[in-house]
Amino acid sequence: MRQDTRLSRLLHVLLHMAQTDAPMTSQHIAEMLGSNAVVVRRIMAGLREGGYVEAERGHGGGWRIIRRTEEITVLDVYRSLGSPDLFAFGFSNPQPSCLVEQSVNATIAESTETATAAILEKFATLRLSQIEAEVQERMSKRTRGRAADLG
Amino acid sequence: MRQDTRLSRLLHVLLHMAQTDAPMTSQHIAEMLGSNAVVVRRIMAGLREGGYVEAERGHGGGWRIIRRTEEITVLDVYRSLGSPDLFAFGFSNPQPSCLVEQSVNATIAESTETATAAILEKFATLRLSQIEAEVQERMSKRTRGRAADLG
DNA sequence: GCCTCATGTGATGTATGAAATTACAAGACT
DNA sequence: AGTCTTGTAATTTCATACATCACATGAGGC
Repeated sequence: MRQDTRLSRLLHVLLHMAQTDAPMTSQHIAEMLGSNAVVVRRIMAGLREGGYVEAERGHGGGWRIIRRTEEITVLDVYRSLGSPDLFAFGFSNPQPSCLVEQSVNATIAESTETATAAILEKFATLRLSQIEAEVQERMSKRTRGRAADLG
Repeated sequence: MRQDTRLSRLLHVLLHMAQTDAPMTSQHIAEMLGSNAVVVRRIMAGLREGGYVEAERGHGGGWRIIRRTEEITVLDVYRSLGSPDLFAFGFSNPQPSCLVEQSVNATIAESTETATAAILEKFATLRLSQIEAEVQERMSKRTRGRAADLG
């Protein structure tokens, strides 16, 4: 099953954007992610609509974060992606006439709904600032005394 | 994101198999699932190796469940599939050198690991017999007094 | 004004993996 | 022997996340 990596990419981008005041171009972000400028623009569109980032065109333009990292949760970022499916498994048939299949679906749905609620609740408590703090921890642990690799 | 429907299919099959003593052919099962006999054999192989079902060849052959539905949990079935990924999202880069990306991955991993543990625990408590009981409920609620559609 | 740099977005191409199909070997009953 | 079944490898199909291409639009710099 191929996985959706947009949440991971978006968080990565936002944290880098929070480290600088200068706008970052889609091209620059794409190189950081090992991705493509057009893909970056597309996944940033949701964040722009959510009011978390701004884009400026022309010379010296690019993307800039316009909220403090304390004000952005992982849930906000997830919702900016359009709240994609969290689970990799689903029903073979969403509207089965077979009663057995209906019960199987109901059983699976109950499990996934419980787990979805739990993980979204977790996402709601996770702020970008907390991830930033963890980056600082990693930096002081692993590269104490020399320039850190933030690429 | 395309979803993995094998768990749903397997549970569906097993419950139908539990309703009869006669062996069910892969072809018959495939028609029930709207699938293909070869696909059925493939997903049943894990259950056979787990000791939950048996296959007999030749005339009158087919698949038969060899454990009581009280003795099979959803977790058993999930494991028979090879414990596939539960989550539809993942890391863009599993071994990043970028410290920011490492922290993002760690944050996401913590959330998914917690949720995975919770849902597997739930699967471990769910027995096929409980789904069977729910089928009975649906039958008495929806088709009281006439033959039920178990196709 | 014109050129360059940037975003915005529709259209198309590529890669991946689940599912479906094809093909054939082997076992079991009639 | 002939038919029905499972067991599997090989191949094709199909959905879709991601990449790329093409071009319009907006914002400096000259």
